[in-house]
Amino acid sequence: MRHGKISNVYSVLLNAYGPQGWWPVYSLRQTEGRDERGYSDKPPGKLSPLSRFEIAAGAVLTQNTSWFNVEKTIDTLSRSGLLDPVKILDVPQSELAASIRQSGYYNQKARKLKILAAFLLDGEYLQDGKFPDRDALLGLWGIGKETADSILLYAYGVPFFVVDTYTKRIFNRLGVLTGDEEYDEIAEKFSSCFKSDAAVLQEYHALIVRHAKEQCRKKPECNGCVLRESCLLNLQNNPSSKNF
DNA sequence: TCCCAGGGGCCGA
DNA sequence: TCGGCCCATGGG
Repeated sequence: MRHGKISNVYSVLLNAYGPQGWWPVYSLRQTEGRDERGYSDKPPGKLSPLSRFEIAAGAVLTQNTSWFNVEKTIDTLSRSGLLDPVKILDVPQSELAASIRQSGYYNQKARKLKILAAFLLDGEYLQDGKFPDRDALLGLWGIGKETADSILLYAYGVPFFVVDTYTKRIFNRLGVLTGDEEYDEIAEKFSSCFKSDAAVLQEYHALIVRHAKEQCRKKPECNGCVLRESCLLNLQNNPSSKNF
């Protein structure tokens, strides 16, 4: 049963790294008494509309881009007063593109941010107690499954598991996945394992990112890896495994 | 200089 | 359906 391994890996990673406290929210960094990294200690349902929008925007900005660069962009946006869906709709797209330049793909991402801002404002999805339908998010240009699930999970606390390259890489190497599974199939494996507990799904994805950055890189650093013993990489008998 | 980074859209076979 | 290409900056 794969569920056993999935929950076991969660325990191992949580024990090794501790709670990750995702998602860092810039606006909270400015608040007295808050962790200086801006990690939210509030459940997503209690986030302010602007914090919620910041998470959604961050999910777009980090597409195929390191969070380090995204943070600088969010900082730039905030300083110029653009970390606000109304302002994003007001400003010319070329100007928005220039201000998010550091996070790459700036022309595409400027268009995506405008589309997303309009959608969230029109549906009043930044207000408390209301969150967008997944299919509606997926219908937006520039929002794929990973981005939609990141927004739903971290901005709204809706229990969707976020499947990214890191997830595929780690669990292919562990032999839990083969590399042929569809996105939704992988997401279902994880979310059903934790009875769709949003807090755990948030934590697990964060731990996966941490582990992929520190150990399970594209070129793996197996020394000191807490999953080393259970990893198929050690057995060298997994020729069919796809490399992510 | 080269590789990599928390994807997604589009197009042709 | 699936592979290949495009988008693009910045750090190691």
